[in-house]
Amino acid sequence: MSGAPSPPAGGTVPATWLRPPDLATARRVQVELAARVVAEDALGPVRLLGGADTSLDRFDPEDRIFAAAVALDPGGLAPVAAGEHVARAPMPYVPGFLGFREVPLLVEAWAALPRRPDLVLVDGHGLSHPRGLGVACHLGVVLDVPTIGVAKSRLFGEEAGPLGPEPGDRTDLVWQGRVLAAVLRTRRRANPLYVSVGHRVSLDTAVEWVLRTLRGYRLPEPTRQAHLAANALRRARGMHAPAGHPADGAG
DNA sequence: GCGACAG
DNA sequence: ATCTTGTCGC
Repeated sequence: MSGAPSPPAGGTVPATWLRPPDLATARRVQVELAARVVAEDALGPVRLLGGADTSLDRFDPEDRIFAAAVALDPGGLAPVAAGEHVARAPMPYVPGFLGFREVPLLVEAWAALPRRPDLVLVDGHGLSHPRGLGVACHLGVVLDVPTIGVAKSRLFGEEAGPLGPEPGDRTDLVWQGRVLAAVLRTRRRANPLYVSVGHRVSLDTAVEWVLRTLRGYRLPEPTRQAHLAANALRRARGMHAPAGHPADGAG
């Protein structure tokens, strides 16, 4: 007998979830979507891993964002497919509202994948966000897919204690007694990563997957490959008009 | 008022 | 986010 809206049926979600008219509305949407985040393991066997990231040129007159969603084999971690999407930035970058800038494009890149990953590592925070809706949670709820937030710097909260130097060493990122994320060392002498719950994954499972997909670099393969794909896309479809000089003999 | 502030 | 080759260190 519940009149409450049921979870989105994989595809059509309210327009405001992706394109709110203003920041005040965006903030309300974040609080609303944060209530839909599932911070426990609610995922099946991971037969295909996913990675998501975007790239951009600060001086692009068209203000475009280049998004990439990659699929990797969970075993060898080799990329097996990629989905891409390019479009004008939905809104300017505002700390705390990254989801409204990247998720609309990531959804398109995701749709362009020939196969759908069972778990996605997203470049950016998940629950370690002032309203509990970092880009990883945002994408996870919109797609209703298990996601993990993998950020390279802090946005919200504070380290609970010192961090060891060995890969695998970790400390908690906390806020008012609550654990928001794991500050995880993934490589010696490299700044730590902030691993958090995105959607339908527990924090422990999130950390497990990040450690399990490390290959000697600071970033886990899913996120690293997505980053490379997004950059390649930008350099291919970005840098147009070489602005050659009239005196040049090249056509 | 001041500092902080994912990508 | 991105600009950028070589270079110093583990």
